[in-house]
Amino acid sequence: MEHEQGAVVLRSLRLKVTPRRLAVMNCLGEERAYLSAEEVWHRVRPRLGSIGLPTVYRILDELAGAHIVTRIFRSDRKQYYFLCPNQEHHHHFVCDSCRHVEDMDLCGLDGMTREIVRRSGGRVLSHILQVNGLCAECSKQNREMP
Amino acid sequence: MEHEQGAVVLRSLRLKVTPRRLAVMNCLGEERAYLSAEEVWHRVRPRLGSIGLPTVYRILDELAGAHIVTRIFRSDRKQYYFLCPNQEHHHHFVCDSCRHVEDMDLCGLDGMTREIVRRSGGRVLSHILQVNGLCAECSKQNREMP
DNA sequence: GTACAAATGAAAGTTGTTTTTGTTTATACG
DNA sequence: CGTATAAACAAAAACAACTTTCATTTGTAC
Ligand SMILES: [Zn+2]
Ligand SMILES: [Zn+2]
Ligand SMILES: [Zn+2]
Ligand SMILES: [Zn+2]
Repeated sequence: MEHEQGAVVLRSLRLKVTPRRLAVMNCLGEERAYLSAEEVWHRVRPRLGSIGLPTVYRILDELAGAHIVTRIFRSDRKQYYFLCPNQEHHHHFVCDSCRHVEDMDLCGLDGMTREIVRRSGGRVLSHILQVNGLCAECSKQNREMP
Repeated sequence: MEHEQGAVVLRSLRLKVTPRRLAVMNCLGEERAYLSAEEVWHRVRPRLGSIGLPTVYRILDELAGAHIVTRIFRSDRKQYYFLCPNQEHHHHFVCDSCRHVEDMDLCGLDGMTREIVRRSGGRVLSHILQVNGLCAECSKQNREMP
């Protein structure tokens, strides 16, 4: 994610264009894998001179709330973040070993949503869908979970 | 979940049949909604005289690991648990307002899994799927999130 | 440039969960 | 039944991932 591109995104969210926000977006944008807040912190610190960890948490939260970054679920109940260039509604295939994230273009839940509404009469507001496994490379190397 | 039924489940998991494990299973089995560890703790305490919160966590973890209880995802980073009598592979429709959980009989991810494997060459090991919204009753009452 | 709301850092606080350690209890076996 | 043994448990403290607070700095609109 380029500087000007990040600035456009931030302005569209009515957020001020600050060096920290741009740095966090660039950091995630350079990765094809997910990162924790602390990992983002370590990576952006050198570029900025200094940045507080609470600021990183705040920025990631803003970006996740605006669906610019996606939260990745893991069993260690830490929060992980992934910036996906694809802005269409879709979900992710996540490698348990190397953290690589791939898009699954299909959502496939519209049918299920309709079925729920038809059968139970409730209202569907959101859904969580994430597929876990080993990416092609890790699968070959038969690596185990980190 | 009856006492003997719980005992059978525990024995099949090679776990000792203890009053605390039975109480936790009964507690969740009586609910059609999800509970937090602390909520389970409050509910089983009177029946047992006393039980430590770490014990509740340990038992819930054992049961979740054995797929006897399901973890429910929420945006507060607390863990919630639901004991589902349905032992087939399936997923849940969860009410954001009253915590009611309903089964969705279809998984519908086999096709997507095959597509991932075909396109990326990786290996799929698990998936997370949860639909959130308002159940029929809460939808009528137009309740908001708790 | 100036005003002002928004953003940030540093430190302290919160809280859900886990670890540790010593004691109790379920279960198998004689 | 009694006993041995490993598993389960309580209590307390520890842990770690976040969050809050509040004083200071910095974008942004005019
Ligand atoms: Zn991988
Ligand atoms: Zn979807
Ligand atoms: Zn409901
Ligand atoms: Zn499934």
